[in-house]
Order: sequence, then C-alpha cells, then structure tokens
Amino acid sequence: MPSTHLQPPKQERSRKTLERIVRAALEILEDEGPDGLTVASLVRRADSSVGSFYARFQGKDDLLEYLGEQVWSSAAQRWDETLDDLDASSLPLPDLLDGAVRLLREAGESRATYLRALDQAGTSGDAFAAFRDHVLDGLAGLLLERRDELTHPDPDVAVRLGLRAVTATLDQVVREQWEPGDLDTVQAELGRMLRRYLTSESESGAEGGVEFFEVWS
Amino acid sequence: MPSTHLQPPKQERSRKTLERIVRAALEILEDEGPDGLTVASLVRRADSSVGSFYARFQGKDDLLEYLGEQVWSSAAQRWDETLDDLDASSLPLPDLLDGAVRLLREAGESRATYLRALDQAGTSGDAFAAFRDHVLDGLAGLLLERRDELTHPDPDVAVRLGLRAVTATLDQVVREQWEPGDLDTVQAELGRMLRRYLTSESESGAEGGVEFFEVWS
DNA sequence: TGTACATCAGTGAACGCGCGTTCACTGATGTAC
DNA sequence: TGTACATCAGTGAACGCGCGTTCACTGATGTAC
Repeated sequence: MPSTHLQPPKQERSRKTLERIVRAALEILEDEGPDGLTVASLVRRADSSVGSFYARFQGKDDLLEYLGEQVWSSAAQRWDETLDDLDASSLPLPDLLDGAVRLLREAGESRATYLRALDQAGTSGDAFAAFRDHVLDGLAGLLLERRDELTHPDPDVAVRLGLRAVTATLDQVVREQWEPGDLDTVQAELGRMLRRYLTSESESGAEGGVEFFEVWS
Repeated sequence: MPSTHLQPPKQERSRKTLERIVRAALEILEDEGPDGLTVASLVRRADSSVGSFYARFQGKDDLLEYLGEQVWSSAAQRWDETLDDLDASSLPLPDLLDGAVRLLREAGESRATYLRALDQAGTSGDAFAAFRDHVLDGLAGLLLERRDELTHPDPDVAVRLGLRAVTATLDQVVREQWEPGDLDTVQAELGRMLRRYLTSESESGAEGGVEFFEVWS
C-alpha cells in the first residue's frame, strides 16, 4: 500500500519515461539542490514534457514524496542487509562499538547528497526521521544483546543516547563537508567516546585494528 | 563596519518604522517560519508599506542578512557575559563539564526559534556557524585551562569533539521539540558522556548537585 | 514669527518574473471482429 | 491480414498565482532668510 498516488504506467514506453524522470530528479537534487528542481528543468533533463510528468504524478509534492519513499526504503533495505551479514556476537565489544560508528559514518556519507536536498525540501522530513530511527533501532538491538558487558547503569537509555550523539555529530560534519582525513579523526574519537561512555574501558584499551577490518569490510 | 547596506534613518519617525519592521520580521519567523516571511506580510504586520521597507533595505536578502547579524551578535555578546560571570577555576571538573552541557542546552533552546528559520533561509548560514564556533571556542578555552585534569591523550582534539557532539545532539533534539523532561535526561546523559570521555571518572562518581546549582544559576 | 524650499518619509498600484498546473491536440499502441 | 476503434502516451502553449521590486505621488520635517 504505497502512500503516493503515482499513476502506474500501462505501457513499456511510459515506464521508461517514468524512469528517466525519476533519475533526472535525483540528478538535479544532487547537482543543484532542491531549488534547482523545477518541473521545467526536470522534464528538460529527462527529455520529456510537462504533460508526461503530470500523467504520472499528481504534482511536484507528489514526486518529492515518492522520491523520499524510494530513497529511504532502499537505504533501509541495504542497512538491514548490512546488519544481517554481521556476526556481532563474535566481536569484542570495543570493536563492535567502533564498527557501529564506522557503519553510521558510511550511512551518513552515502545519504549526504539527499539528506540536505530532500530533507530541506520539507515534504519527506518524516521519512528521513523514520529512516534514522530505523538505523538506530537496528544498532541498538545489536548492542543491547551485550547488555551485561555495558557498565552504564541504564543500558537502554545509554545506548540510544550514545548512538544518537554519534549520528548527530556525523550528520553535522558530513553536512559541512569535512575532509576525509578529519572525518577519520572524528570517527576514531566518536568510537572512543562511545566505548568510554558505555563500558568501563580505560584510556589504554587495545586497538585491535587488524581483526576489525576483516570483520567489517 | 557593518556588512549590510542598511540605509540609516535620518529622522526619529523612520527609526521607529525600522524598529517595527525588524520586530515584525522576527515575530513572523517565530510564528510562521521562513516561508511566512514575505515583503507583503512583513509590512502588513509592521503597519508600514513596501516603499518604506525598500527605503531602508536593498531587498529581502538584505533584511535577512541584517537579522542574522543582529541576532547572532547579540547572542554572542550574552554568551560572553555568561562565561565572564563564571568562576570556572573554583569548580570541580565534573561539575564544570555538567555545567557546560547545561549552558549549551540553554543556548540551544533560546536560539531554537531562529535556528531553523534563519538557518533554513540560507542567507545567514555562515553567521550561524560562526556563532556556534564562537560558543565552542569559549567553552573549550575554559576546559583546556584544566588540561592536566583531562586524561584523554589529546585534550585539544577531545574537548572540541566532545563539545561538538554535545551541541550536535542538543540541536537535533531541540529541533525535534522534545519534552522538557526528556531533555533533562539528555542533558544529564550528555554530561555523563562528556565526563567519561574527557576524564578518568568512573561510573560511581559523586553527583554534587547542590553546589552545582548555586554556581551556575 | 512667517515663508519658501529641500530633503526625508510614507503610500500602494502596477510591473515582471518564475513557477506549478491545465488542457486541447497529435501520435502510438493495443484490441475486437 | 486488414480495418475500426479505444485507450495510452506525449507535447508545449497558455494560464493563474504569489512573489519581490519599482515608481510616481502625497505628506512631514528640517532649514535658510
């Protein structure tokens, strides 16, 4: 039950047109941001026409809603697959925490393009928040399976807040387009922060870099 | 040397008109957000006219730039006064860290109204980032005077990142309009996180709530 | 104090622009017999 | 296989709307003599 009112194509020809329109919309958002996305610029880029556009979508808002659903639902699916491929229980907790930060960084970077665009466009702000919650829930579940290793007095609260702080920080620095090198530092420090916050790990904790990359890549 | 091209009033009458226009603009941003701020709605609310508006400002962008400067510079001034009034060196470090979180929360809440509005309006995004950096620099300086009490191997990096994580998280939950009670929890946990990240404080650290409120209020 | 003049301030109808949307029309594809 | 018809798809000029901005005009305030 899709919440968009997309008029489904009934011939191959219009299916391809729809495809071109959707692709062009994403390209424009990427290249020029939401302000660059007008119906005129859209159909020009898609080699289509306004009439064809309105044969599929009820209007521009409808398109944005549709794009939001598409982008976030496919992102959520990829996220679930990533978590499923992961044998978390075999990892030392500190590595698991570092790995969580790394995944969140990658997720943040990959959606950075649409993050500003679609989010700022307003329409799909809810879908974005829903996706972020989905991501945090998945990771939180993983971490809470190791509840007995967490020294924080209230692991449920702490895991959610810690992950929240990590994503909030990453979102901010990704949005500001920091250099990859600086992002590496941020990633490393956020990992350290999470480890210190959730566990009793002291400052001289082991690094364990080798096994880390084998398991997480 | 103001970077705005405001045409200064030369009579009391127009000075008051300018005042009404500025106030009306802030009210509209607060009530309806940036989309509600049009030249027509502005001069209607200010009991003025389009011509009077254009006698002062070069255009709407000019107004937004001017508002950005006003809001952020006065916020920065209040911030500096708050820090000056503070005898940080007399405080135990854990209380100082908790207090820093508290100040950041208050600053975040007080500017929440314009945060979305002006920031989203685009024009003054730079002024906003400059203000946030100013705030962080001030607090970072305070914390780094206690450098020898910080157990993190690189206090300069850690203080900046820790504060950054705190503001990023607060900005996010403030923007999402969380309940005050939930914000209390977030504040408390962010304080704990900062203490654990920067210092060697263990989980069973003292609370010291009494002295806290005396010094910080 | 009064008068003439210049400058400042205020007004709102009118304009132009960009945008989303509509619609009358042409062409392509599928279907019934 | 051919023909008639219905439906689907595509086109772009035209429209209406909201917006920022301009401008000709009226009124208020200050200044010179």
